[in-house]
Amino acid sequence: MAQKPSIPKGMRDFDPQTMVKRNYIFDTIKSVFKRFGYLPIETPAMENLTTLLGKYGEEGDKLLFKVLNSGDFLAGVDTSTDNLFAQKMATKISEKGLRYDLTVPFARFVVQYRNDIVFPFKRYQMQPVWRADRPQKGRYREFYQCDVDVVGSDSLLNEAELVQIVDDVFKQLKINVIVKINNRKILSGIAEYIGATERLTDITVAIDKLDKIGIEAVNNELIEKGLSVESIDLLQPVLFMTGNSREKIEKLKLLIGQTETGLKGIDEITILFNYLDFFNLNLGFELDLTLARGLNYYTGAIFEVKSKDASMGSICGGGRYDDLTGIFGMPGVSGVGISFGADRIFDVMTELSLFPTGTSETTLALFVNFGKFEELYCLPFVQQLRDDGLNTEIYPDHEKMKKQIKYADQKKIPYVIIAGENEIEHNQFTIKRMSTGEQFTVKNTEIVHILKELAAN
RNA sequence: GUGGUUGUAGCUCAGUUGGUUAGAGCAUCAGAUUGUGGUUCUGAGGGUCGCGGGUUCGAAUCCCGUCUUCCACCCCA
Repeated sequence: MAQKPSIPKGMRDFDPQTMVKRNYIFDTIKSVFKRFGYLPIETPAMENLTTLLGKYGEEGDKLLFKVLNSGDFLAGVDTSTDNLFAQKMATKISEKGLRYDLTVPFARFVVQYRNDIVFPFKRYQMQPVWRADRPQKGRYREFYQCDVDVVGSDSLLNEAELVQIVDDVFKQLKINVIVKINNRKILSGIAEYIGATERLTDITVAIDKLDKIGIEAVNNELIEKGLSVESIDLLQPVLFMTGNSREKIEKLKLLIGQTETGLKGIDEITILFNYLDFFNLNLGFELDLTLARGLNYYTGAIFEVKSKDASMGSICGGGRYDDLTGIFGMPGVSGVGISFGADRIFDVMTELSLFPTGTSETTLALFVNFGKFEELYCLPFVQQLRDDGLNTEIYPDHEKMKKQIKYADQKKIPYVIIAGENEIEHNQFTIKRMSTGEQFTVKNTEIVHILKELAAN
């Protein structure tokens, strides 16, 4: 057991059965992305640490996987004791890191290839990301994000389109979801209204917990953070706000309508809701003022998608970022995007048993191998079937038929093709239907045609 | 990063107050059946009890450390 191989904490292997299901999710998401006119890109697993650091807040920096420099990573580094602080050392012995999400690498990509890109640029990207978080339910250290983003367009139609994409994807995957929508400008407006503009982060983080810890605890936390009693008093009507999304928007207008950013946020969200009401959507959507999202770079709309039926955090999230490319020296380009968490979607679908049973990824027919001579008789037909798009295999070894049929059974291959002395003599094949056990003999020239018909049913 | 939890065969788990050679079911492989699977019967292989150290005449069992698992916090997909 000591020598038993293993993989790093929080990372996983996937067996074929799991991969078939995972691919079902990826294929579904990808097909929707394509249908809305998005194009694929990929970026490397590693980015320069300078690209990554400082983009996800203090917490994010801690969760970055840093990669040790190649060769003698201590060469030329001052290792005297007063320099031996992890943070100080990190940037000296490591200049690369595994990507933490797909949005920041994408922003880097846009800046780097700005002259080759046609704006508005609509791209999708489905790749793994890595976070050095403690693993727990729905949280892995390596997981796939499926991102769609539009950069170079301020239009709120983009936000609306992202919700349509979410609707489309989860309609196909048969997951009942609700989209929670908020706007960073509204949150800013609230902060300004209560006279604590510069405390926006503290306020949003505290508000975010409202559902979880209750209003009293939120207020206590705000006091601890040093917010004045007057500010907290002013905040109460916001926290206690009731009614549907439209009613909340009206109430908000009275409270924060005087602040410039607040009003802008209200306008934006009103326009977005107008679009969404106009669409014929399956999913539910609502204004959720407690939705803050930790990522530092969001400036406008914020989205979060949750399954209505599963006990899982958000399975999808995103928002509008006005200046992400500015960090890389290309100001004035606004982007908006959303990210599907494939692994969490997988967990939700597993919990709710939503995976379809029949998949087209298995083999349709297996040729039994009776030996070298019989093999040669079969091989041309194996190739013909494959040329005609039918998933076909021939058992590679001359084993007992029992074993070969058992192989087909376990792999859930529906048809087994048998050709021994008798069949070969008469230019025939015996087809065995595994589900019923029945067998019938056909002319070898008809095997492709017949299997095609069987496959269609 | 903080707190808790878990680890015995490929999988799911037994294993008495520390006491000989650590068990079961399922799975695997072989045979019953040298051209027929999912049922049955027979047999076989498979474990330094996560790893390292300690206590003890003796440790899967007790203690410490470490890794891993799962959970909560933090944060998030």
